[in-house]
Amino acid sequence: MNYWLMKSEPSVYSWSDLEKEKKATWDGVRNFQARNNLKAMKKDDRVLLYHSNEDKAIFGIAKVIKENYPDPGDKAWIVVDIAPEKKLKTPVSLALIKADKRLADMVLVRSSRLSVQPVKKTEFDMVINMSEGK
DNA sequence: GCCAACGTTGGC
DNA sequence: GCCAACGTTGGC
Repeated sequence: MNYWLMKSEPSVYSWSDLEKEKKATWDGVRNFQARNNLKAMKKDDRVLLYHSNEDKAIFGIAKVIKENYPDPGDKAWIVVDIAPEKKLKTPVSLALIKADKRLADMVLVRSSRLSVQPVKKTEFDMVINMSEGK
């Protein structure tokens, strides 16, 4: 299984929107590197949902329920479908992640603008631990 | 609100 | 194919 992190501005689409709707088509990705990451996602991969700008924190874990297919609105690009898996006990903020040297290599820290990014299992596990106050 | 970092566009 | 100009993202 692989792990990912996707960003969204909460005013546009938030974790609570996903919880409410039970499922989302992740569209609007218009960056080639992000597109390649979307393409590499497999069913049941886990995705950390990060709120950019206002919150700057990871709020929940989603899972991929449908692998990439053409964006119905723009066939040149692709989308995936995700569903909520688990809400984090407490959100894990960017500040907290940056404060931990072991997470210094996270793409979130190194390449903050990439909207769909891979996460290592060790990084994923650490984020979960942090959300539980460990 | 500012600005650094990065991606994209388009003239040459 | 290079690179300057421009636009966008997102942290601060």
